[in-house]
Amino acid sequence: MSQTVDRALSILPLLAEGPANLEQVSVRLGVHKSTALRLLRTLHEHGMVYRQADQRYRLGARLFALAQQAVENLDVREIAHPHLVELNENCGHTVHLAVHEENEVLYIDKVESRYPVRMYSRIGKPVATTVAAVAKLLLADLPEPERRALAEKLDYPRYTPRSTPDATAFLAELAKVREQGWATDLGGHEESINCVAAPIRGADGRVIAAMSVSAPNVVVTADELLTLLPLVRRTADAISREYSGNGPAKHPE
Amino acid sequence: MSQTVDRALSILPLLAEGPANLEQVSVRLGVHKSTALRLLRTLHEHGMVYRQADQRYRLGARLFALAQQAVENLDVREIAHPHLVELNENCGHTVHLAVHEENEVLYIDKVESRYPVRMYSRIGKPVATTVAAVAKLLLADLPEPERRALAEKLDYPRYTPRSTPDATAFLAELAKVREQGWATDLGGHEESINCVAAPIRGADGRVIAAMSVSAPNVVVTADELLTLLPLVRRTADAISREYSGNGPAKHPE
DNA sequence: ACGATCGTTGCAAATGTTGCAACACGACCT
DNA sequence: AGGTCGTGTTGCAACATTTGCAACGATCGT
Repeated sequence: MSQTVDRALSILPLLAEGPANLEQVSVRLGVHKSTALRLLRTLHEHGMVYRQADQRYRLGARLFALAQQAVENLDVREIAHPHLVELNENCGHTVHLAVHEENEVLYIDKVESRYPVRMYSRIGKPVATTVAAVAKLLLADLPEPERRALAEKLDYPRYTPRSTPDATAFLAELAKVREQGWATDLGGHEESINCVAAPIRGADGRVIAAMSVSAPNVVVTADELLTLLPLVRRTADAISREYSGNGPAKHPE
Repeated sequence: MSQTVDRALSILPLLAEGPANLEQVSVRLGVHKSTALRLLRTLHEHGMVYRQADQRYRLGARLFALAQQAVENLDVREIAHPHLVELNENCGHTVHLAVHEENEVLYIDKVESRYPVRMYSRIGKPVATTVAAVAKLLLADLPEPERRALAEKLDYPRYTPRSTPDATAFLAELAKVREQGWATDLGGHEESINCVAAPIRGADGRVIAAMSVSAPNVVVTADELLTLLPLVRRTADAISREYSGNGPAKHPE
């Protein structure tokens, strides 16, 4: 849309291949040397390119600084929220978002069910680590030794007959969850409540958060809830993509 | 030099602070909404910015990819990293690696302290040039006229009573550092934080990077930290040797 | 249903960008 | 030295690109 900016930005991937001098840049851009010079000067002033001792240009450190600052300010919650709302509008059930922090798993966002019968939970409150579907996903992604150490440190309360009984069972469950890429909690915490959950991954593929849909079985049976799995996974994937800055282009052309 | 590109690039640091909508961008740029829209579109086409579900803009994936390539070109980092880790394993404190570029000194790598009390710093962020130990080493190696010119252009913020007060004091400190081949920062930036640093040299003997060990004095006193100096210098020398292709033979023949 | 807020589009004016040609500088060769 | 090649740099005039405007649309909340 903007020719000048378009040309300037085209220089960056070109330099990413390796240092280049003015002539080479102008030729590959298809513009006059003087034009390339002025574009490079502007990029230089912004620290996006750097001029090395032999006068050739390479990518500058400011690029690195920007990226670093951006990831620090990234907030999963902010990005995920609209997606959670959309999912809730589609299925009507309670939607949760959780992260792993300091050996606890915490809900950091929630969209309430639109059915009259709701499950109890509170944002900011630690979840039942050994049974919650989101906890399984978050812990399943830990490095093996850490995962094992944590599993052995945990208590395994018998909330219901279907609760995870001990560390061995928990580790087996984590392995399964890690393999299949999603998790459930079928009455492990409250007899009558089921959840399905899917992981949200950062640009490097590591699980940074997990989301779930929960419903009491007076509203839908476990089987019915499971039919929502593809939708939940699609939503989680969309959040992952957006979080890593790879979402579908939304600009009308 | 190029107004259009200049404006477009100014959008990036602005978005690095966090997502912003069209209106906010146009106001902070001081241009009309339609102008900002077109610039953002162009950035968008190049993947430098991304539009999230709520229509606000943030930095895009291409920027991260470029940043990645930019640091890969800084190959000191690759070579140094294992040494930094080893040093951290030996002493437990925060270890930094920094380079000088375009009149700024930037951290390009960091290994976190294993003590609970940590100092704050960020990779990619410019350091406090007038007080940081690594900055002293990098600037001390500049040719005399450049060094003087730079020293006189700098601001000398009084972070603490022990901060470098003015250009004269700074140049004297640089001379000392150049002479002794190592540098310290004893509470010059944060009252309670001390650093010792050593230079990494290329094959021609010029300082190409600097590394430091930092610790708050609630963990170790300045005197105790100074006992680490020989270790820091040995590590820096090892990196220098490896960088200039003189490292310890990895495949003894 | 209405007003408010924010994003989007077409257009005409003019500002900013472009390519040119000439110059500057250094390296290299005869 | 002088000359030539290869590059980077600058001033300028022509004009293409960008700009701000104003009007339109979409969405939201009361």
